[in-house]
Amino acid sequence: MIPLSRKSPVPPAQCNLAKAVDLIGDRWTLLILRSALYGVRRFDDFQSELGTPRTILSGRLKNLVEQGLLARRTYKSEGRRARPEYVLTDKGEALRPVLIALTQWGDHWLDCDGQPPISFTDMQSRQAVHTAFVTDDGREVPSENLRIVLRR
Amino acid sequence: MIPLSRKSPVPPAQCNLAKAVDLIGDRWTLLILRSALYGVRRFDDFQSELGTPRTILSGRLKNLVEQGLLARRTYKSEGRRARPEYVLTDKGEALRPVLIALTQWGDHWLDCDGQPPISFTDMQSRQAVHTAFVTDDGREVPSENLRIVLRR
DNA sequence: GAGGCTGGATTTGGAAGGCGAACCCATGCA
DNA sequence: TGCATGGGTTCGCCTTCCAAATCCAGCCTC
Repeated sequence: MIPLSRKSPVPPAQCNLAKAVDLIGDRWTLLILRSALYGVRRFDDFQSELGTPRTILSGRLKNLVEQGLLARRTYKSEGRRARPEYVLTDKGEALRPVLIALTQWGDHWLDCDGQPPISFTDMQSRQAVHTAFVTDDGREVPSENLRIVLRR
Repeated sequence: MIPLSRKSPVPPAQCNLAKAVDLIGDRWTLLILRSALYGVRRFDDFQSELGTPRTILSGRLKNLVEQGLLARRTYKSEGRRARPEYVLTDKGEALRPVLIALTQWGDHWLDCDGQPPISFTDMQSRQAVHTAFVTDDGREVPSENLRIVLRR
């Protein structure tokens, strides 16, 4: 149980979580990022997979490019016109832990079937992998043992 | 670089990330969960910290209660009326890794100041903590070594 | 060259939700 | 009784979402 506080240690306007939420905290953006994380790049592929209205998709892709999470590149297949594709940048790809953590939260709390539709393993050891808190020397820390530190 | 794919390995409708996004993937809900994570519980505290219009706040709190992420309880101070408070449930609190991962993403990519406003340490060793992928035997796995496994 | 297809982008009008202001009602105290 | 507090609701305006329609450019075929 989290102790009562009348307000957060840092006001939302100064919190990087709140800034991130302003950037990606809408449903379509999150779904687009998810598809991008699994390799989807083309406008019509995003569109057919997600069912996003085209105005929305166009606008969100544009915003994600402006904010540096996606890069817009042109590619061209033989005999076809040049088309854009949208590829995650390092900045965008760095959201992978967030999206996977959210996937695993959903696995646990939203879906009571035995095995989740998508899970993640270590490529080398084949062991299942979960998101966790880790110290710099590699030790896992339970969530309840976390302590908040404020900037001086 | 993520290899091109025309569609995700699992369609969004069957993906627990997409289900989670339907539940919490809006700006106000995420900000409310953030404040709740830091201990805010009362309607007027959420309201004054976040500046949420009261209709929105009331509706979102109600939805989060219905979905089991917050519990609505009544408390009463001496000489005051009974008031509701909204406390994270286990289900809600289990979103902590997601929100902290997003905070740390924001620290790195949205804020160029040296030290983030909020950081996290291990209560015992005082060491800084970050979100990571970990195998069941406790070894950290770099993001690039993750492999996707689909349900049979 | 014309026509058709593909594929991103834009326009349009209605629906839905956000938002600020006002209002409501219940509780407790002076 | 009147006032303050505090959660909730209503209302009208504004913004965004959404589906449908339209536009435009590149490429191929006839």
